[in-house]
Amino acid sequence: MSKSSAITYSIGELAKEFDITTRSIRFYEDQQLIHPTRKGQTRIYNQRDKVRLKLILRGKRLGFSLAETGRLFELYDADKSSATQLNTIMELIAQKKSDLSQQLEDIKAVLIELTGLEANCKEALAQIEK
Amino acid sequence: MSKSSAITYSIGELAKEFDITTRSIRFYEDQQLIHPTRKGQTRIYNQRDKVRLKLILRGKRLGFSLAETGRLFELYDADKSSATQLNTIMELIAQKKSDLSQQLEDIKAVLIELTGLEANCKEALAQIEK
DNA sequence: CATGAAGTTTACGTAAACGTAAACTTTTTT
DNA sequence: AAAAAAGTTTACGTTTACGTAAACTTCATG
Repeated sequence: MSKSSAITYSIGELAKEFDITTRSIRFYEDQQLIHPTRKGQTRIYNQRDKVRLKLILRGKRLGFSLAETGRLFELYDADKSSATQLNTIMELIAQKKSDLSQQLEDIKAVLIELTGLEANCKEALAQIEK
Repeated sequence: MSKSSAITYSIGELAKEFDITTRSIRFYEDQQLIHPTRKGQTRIYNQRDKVRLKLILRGKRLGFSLAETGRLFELYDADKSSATQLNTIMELIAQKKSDLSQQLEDIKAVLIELTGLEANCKEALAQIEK
């Protein structure tokens, strides 16, 4: 059972939806992060491409380079039939998880500091307005 | 009451401690993020400079540009005597907090996905080894 | 049918964050 | 004092992630 006539998107639709330029989308393709099909010259994006775009943008917000995001995609797509392969993958996952946990801590710390600074400002403001 | 003979550091010490190059440290100075004093030609870093370096590196881990980190420093140093100034600062803080909260969510999402993928791999491995 | 909107390729430009190197001075160590 | 280690300035090079532009094709439509 295969799906027929699935939902597709044009480059312009995606650009608008994600608020990025078409140039960016083509660039991601150039970097092998997405692989739209073609209808003649025109690029046709499917659901999978759209999801990947979303992941790319989330990666960007986290400071991932496109290459890094690409490596994550590889992890998802990787051939899971070899035990040594699997172990390699799991090491990479563990490393990424560790990095992200560090980031999580960093963010929490900054949030705390900013909240402190905010309180500080509020106080100063109260003083001025008294 | 002022402190005398405070602890200072050489550029090499800091480079080693933070595992970055001296080039980077000079670059941060060039970008006005730190302001070491001089003893003749040689740069002398104090405790404050060291803390800032740490903050710069944490910012980098969070994907902050140097300019952004610089703006955060300005928030800390800002003149808190003007009410309009204070309000501007608090807006910036609120914006940053909002951005960071988004990042926090992003990270949590990726961590969950990675954990899922990890479980997925473990299962595949178990299958192979049976 | 022409015209405007959307798409395409090709290619050069740019900003950020350093790397690398040259050429020199200062400081420390032997 | 000679050599090694650490520091300095100046300047060009590099990578990443697109921006911008030119010049062209395809498609919808008034």
